[in-house]
Amino acid sequence: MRRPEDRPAALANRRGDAGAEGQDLPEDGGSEESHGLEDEVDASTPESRRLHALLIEFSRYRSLKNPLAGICEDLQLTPTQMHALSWLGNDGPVQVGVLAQRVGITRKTITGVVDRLESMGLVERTRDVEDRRAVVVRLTQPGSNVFARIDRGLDASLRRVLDLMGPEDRDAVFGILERMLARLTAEAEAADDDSQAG
Amino acid sequence: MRRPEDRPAALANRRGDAGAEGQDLPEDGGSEESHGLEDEVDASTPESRRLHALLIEFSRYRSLKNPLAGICEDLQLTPTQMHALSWLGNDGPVQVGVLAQRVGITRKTITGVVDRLESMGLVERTRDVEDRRAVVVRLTQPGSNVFARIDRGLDASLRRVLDLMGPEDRDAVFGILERMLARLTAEAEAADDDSQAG
DNA sequence: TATTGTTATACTCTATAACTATA
DNA sequence: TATAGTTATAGAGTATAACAATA
Repeated sequence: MRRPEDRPAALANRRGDAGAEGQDLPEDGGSEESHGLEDEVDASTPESRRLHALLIEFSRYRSLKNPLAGICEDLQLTPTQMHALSWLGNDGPVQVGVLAQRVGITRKTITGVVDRLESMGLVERTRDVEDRRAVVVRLTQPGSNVFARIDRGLDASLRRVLDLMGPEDRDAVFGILERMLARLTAEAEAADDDSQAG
Repeated sequence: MRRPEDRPAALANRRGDAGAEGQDLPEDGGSEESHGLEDEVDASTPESRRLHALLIEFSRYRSLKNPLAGICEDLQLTPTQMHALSWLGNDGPVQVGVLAQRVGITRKTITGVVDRLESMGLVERTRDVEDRRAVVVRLTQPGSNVFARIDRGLDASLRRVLDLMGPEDRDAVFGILERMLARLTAEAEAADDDSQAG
């Protein structure tokens, strides 16, 4: 294992959870190992195929994804920029590297993204007082305003989805999502304990 | 209102048609009108906020989206290229412009994407015999093989999601998705009738 | 005249490699 | 020596504008 810091780093910030994040960003090498694609190639199940088919049908409806694209256009931002602003809005100031992990791009890439957001006046950089190698990014006031618009736009998209469900289905969905999240959290904690203990 | 067709268009198409599609792409102008963001800005509901919060929690778990990125890396393809190959595999040969709509990019952009896929030998272009202005793209045999790998990779991702649910929740989800799809289809047909009748 | 696709241009995203500063 | 971030370079994605061929 080449990057002993990534697991702790991802865990250290924000809230305790988010355990298994980021260690698979193609940061420094490590792209030769297979991702296990071959192993599970034939493990398709009737249910996965059914879900797959359903999702393909959904994706034919542009009206469902347009709202997001509409926000981009309205605000004259790229998807990556919106993504970065969203995380800054949700998590508050973070180190540049952490933001990169959240958005799912490398640290080299995030530099340019933050550069442009900074030149638009939406974010600002400051040195981390505790670790002077690190740079902390945060939303400016204009950035916060833009974040609020993004957030409202996302909310509007979600309402579109919820409107496709009856009240009972909506309740059911919340229950299901919460149980899934609980399982994910449990998995992450188990993996965490595992890596600490063994 | 510069684009009288955008509302119906977004709903009207989908599937065999391809004729009515894509008018909502920012193809020829029309980026000044608001996307209705302002109108629904304050319409946030407790449920949409709850869903929003849940989805943010989910998105903190990189392990859920990684499989997709892993496929990209394994196959040395960009997300857009994978997206295009997916649609070609699912829908068969289509006009270049239709593919652009499926992927969600403009016709100017799809040209370069198809160029690169063609130079990789994954797709081929032929003139449309019925409309000689148009160009039809289709998967080559190597392209079909790559599509099969993409498809299996996606299936693996879906299995990961399904594994987070108990059997009952899984059944419930299928029912909910099918009802949502039915409602979407009904909306689309209603809008279609509407645009034809009045 | 309108539509399909391409070309030319410019900017953003993205990764890799090399570098600086700090730990 | 390792880590955080930037710079330089190169390739891909993306939109806009101008253009060609066809309808």
